[in-house]
Amino acid sequence: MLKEERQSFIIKQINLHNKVLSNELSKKLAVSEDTIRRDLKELAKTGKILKVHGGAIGKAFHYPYHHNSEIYAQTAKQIIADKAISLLKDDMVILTGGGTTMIEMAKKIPDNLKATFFTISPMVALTLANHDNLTVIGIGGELSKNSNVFIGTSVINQLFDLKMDLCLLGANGISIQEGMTDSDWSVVQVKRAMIHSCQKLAILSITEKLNTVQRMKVCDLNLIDYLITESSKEEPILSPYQKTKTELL
Amino acid sequence: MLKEERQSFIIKQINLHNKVLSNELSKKLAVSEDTIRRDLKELAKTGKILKVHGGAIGKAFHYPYHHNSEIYAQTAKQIIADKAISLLKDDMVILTGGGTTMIEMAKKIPDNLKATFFTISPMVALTLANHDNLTVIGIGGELSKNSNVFIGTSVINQLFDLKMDLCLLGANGISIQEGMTDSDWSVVQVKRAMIHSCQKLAILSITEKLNTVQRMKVCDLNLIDYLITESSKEEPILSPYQKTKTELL
DNA sequence: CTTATTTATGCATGTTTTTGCAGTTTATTG
DNA sequence: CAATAAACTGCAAAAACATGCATAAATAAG
Repeated sequence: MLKEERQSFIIKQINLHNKVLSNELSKKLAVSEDTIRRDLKELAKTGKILKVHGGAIGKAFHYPYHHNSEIYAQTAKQIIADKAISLLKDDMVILTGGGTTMIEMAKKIPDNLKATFFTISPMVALTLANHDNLTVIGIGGELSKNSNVFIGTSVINQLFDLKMDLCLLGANGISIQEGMTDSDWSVVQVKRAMIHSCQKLAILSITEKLNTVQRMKVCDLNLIDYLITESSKEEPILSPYQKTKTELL
Repeated sequence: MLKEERQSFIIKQINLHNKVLSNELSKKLAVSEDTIRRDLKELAKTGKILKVHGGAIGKAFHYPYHHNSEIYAQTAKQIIADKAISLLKDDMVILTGGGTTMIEMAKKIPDNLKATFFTISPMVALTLANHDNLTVIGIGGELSKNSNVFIGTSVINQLFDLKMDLCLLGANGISIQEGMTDSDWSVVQVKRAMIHSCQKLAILSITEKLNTVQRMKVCDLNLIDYLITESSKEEPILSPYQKTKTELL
């Protein structure tokens, strides 16, 4: 068996079960645990998986959401939220994904904005529901345990019939070369469908995630209309993006 | 079991019950209490939980507006939740509505139950997502601001294609004469569709709502297979219902 | 075709991590 | 304050890990 076969098998197992154990893989693939460990190390180095003691887990693994716990990079996400809100106008129809940044934005939406929000995130839906002037529509499907958003063909089919004004998405990886990338296959499928069903696309991402690449491609940079980070346009890290047609906020 | 899995389980338990006990976790996860203590210490160090003598609690516990404290008729709903859970078996496909009682039930579902839940409530969906062995599917639509469940033709259409084992619904009014009644027209439409798409129907209702009638009729009493209240079967208030074909729990 | 070089793998070795246990100290409760 | 439960400390065993090295296969060069 080729090394590449083995490693792609490992990735498949992680996609399927969200984890692998070194000793199990060793038996299943009939190689020594050392070899498995080397495989896992390689895959981890290229960011494909997350190595832990005893095996590995999917990169999409976060600790389950806990409401009042400190949100990572709080202030940055507040700034991003404010910038994103500046894109919202009355009577718009907006589609949003999930993530802590999106929830922060949902909280900060001004009370007088009258708009319609579609969302694949139950948490964002509930947050938006606190605003009297918003119409909130949840797009249902299987709930992803990793990212707490609705995924699957059901979601994609529903999106197919819609054409909205603006898509707000959080990103896991953004780079000039690879565009927007993500680590969870099923989430990528949904994000693609979301992008196709909207006129404009805005990406919300902390600067830290700029110039990082995840395993799966969501879309090219030129599909992104607005790139929203907590940094100001003039920051050197953003200068390569100045040259693209993507507008920086 | 990997350390990361164990810790993720702990967080999920805290999401559900706002606390964990070291000795309980030790039994559930089949590791020593020392190991649990070390886990709690680690999670506490990264600020995810708050370690206390005997276990840990969620960080939200200190805040004045704690969920559990503001639920009306808490203990009654706990009893109802337990009774409802006794109806659930492995491999069942269950459809649920929303409401605080349903969320309490979702929290108390045993960790080893393997089942599929459809729900029109984003909050119930998120709560169920903390159980590793459950598949959770949200049925999307417009989010009702009053009741925080998805409503509308979209929901009804999706339900039309499904045939599930058991429907769990909260009730606003129950009476011998009028059956189940409710006050919100759009919710009534959805409830009717939910009832039609399930083999069996269980109604969760605090005794207080028995013999009350709301403006709009959902269904007759004879459509209800199980009526779940916090009272025992022998209570006089339930005696009229003893004569019907509805089973009392 | 032969030789040299790289690559992949397994094994032996020593190190680190994880876990459970015994003994002691600290905290909680009535 | 006494009884009990939980927490901490140090230690030991097991498992996982890292490293260096030998072997074998694949590849490249002559």
